[in-house]
Amino acid sequence: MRLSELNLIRNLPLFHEVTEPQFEYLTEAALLQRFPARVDLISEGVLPDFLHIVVDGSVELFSTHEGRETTIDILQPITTFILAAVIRDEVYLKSARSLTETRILMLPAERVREVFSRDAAFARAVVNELAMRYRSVVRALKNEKLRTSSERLAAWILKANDQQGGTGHVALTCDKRTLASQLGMTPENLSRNFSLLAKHGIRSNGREIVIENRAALVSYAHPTSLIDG
Amino acid sequence: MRLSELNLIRNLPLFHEVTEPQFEYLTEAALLQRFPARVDLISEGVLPDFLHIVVDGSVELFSTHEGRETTIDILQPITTFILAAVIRDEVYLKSARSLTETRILMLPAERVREVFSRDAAFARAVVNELAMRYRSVVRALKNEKLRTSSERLAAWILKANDQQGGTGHVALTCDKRTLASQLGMTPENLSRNFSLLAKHGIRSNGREIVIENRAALVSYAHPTSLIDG
DNA sequence: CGCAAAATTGAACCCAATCAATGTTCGTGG
DNA sequence: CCACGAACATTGATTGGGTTCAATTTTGCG
Repeated sequence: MRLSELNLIRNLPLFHEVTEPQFEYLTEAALLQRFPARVDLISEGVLPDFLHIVVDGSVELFSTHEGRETTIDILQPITTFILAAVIRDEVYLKSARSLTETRILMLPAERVREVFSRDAAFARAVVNELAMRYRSVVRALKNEKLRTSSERLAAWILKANDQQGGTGHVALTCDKRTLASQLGMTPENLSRNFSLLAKHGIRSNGREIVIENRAALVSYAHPTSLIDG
Repeated sequence: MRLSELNLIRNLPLFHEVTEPQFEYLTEAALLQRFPARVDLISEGVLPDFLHIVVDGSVELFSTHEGRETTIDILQPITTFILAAVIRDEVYLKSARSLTETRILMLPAERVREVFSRDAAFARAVVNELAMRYRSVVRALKNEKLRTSSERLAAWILKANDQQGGTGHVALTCDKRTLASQLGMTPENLSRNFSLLAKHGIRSNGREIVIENRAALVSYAHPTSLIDG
């Protein structure tokens, strides 16, 4: 691994307080791998070999059962995933795939558990990370269950607008079928929801979304920190 | 608090390895409170004052938004709840209410965070607890999103049967509206699902459920450790 | 320019919620 | 001990959000 990348990792909250020898022990056997979009990274039901960290790109956590599939969470850098399975040394409950091209840092699971037992600072950092991830899943769950699909889209537009500078012009960074999957609906439904939001302050054309009436959109989406973070 | 109760707490995985002085510091300001059924215990959006532990009875975690409500998880003893919010000192993302009469142990949040920083064994125990809770929510989410309501009922019957000794006779321990809420459906829908399961090996009458054809029920419910634990 | 993938639009269907009416339990007080 | 009322439970009819299937239309790209 390159030095610049090691420094990047070192500065993550998760590793920042770890003692130098423990950090070296963790990273000397680490892999930093690049994956194209739409590649399976892990599969539910398998015991974890590595702790994964999204360094670049975005990753979808999902589960399947009897031919059905559901998205659990979408991860943006820089986030760990399947930390809970690694710590408890139990099988993954979800699968993961890359949505875009990604770089994933992989730390051997066994070493993570060892350092976790030896280094109190690391243990505390793990708790914080885990607590954060926990809250993120709860938010995702609430978003799914307490909003209709069109409300999720409306809330997503508001959030994307904030992240892109709040100009009222939002550009899609992925294709619409991926967005539909992120928002927990079919592409057909996403299409219908875009036209529906015309009644609530949105004009959209291709991958350009314009917020023409922010107040109307807000009153339809009901954004809240208890869901949207 | 009674000595017997202190010992009970002491033997929880979460506290078992904590040093004696730290344990005393945690528990000397603790409250063990009894609540009747259907009482609000905490409300989302509020900063945590206490870490709560279900000692007795069962507790529902739920969220509301714009007049809607959804169940996130049902807790049985002995489990902590809102641990993530306490550790991060951030507002609750969910509310909690007692489903039955309950006893709740409440530890001052500030002291939990202090001991968490000072006592490595406690920090490690917290991680394990948190990881377990995380996995539990993921399972609940999968159960909701990957199964129809009648499949959830079928899977629940199989699990309840196992817990009650596997005799093929299951007795309801709560009223049906509570069961409906646990399974994420309306009481009307639960009623319909019970009659529907007649086609899949179930005969039920009042609060007596009989599994007449286990194979048929299994092939309908598709139980799996990746959801049912 | 032409083709394949993505996106849209329409129709039918499904699961589950809601509303409404009726039947059943169960605890309580006469 | 029985009668009664209130909560619980069942049943039917309707509605709604969303998916699926199918048919076009648009987009992007070689």
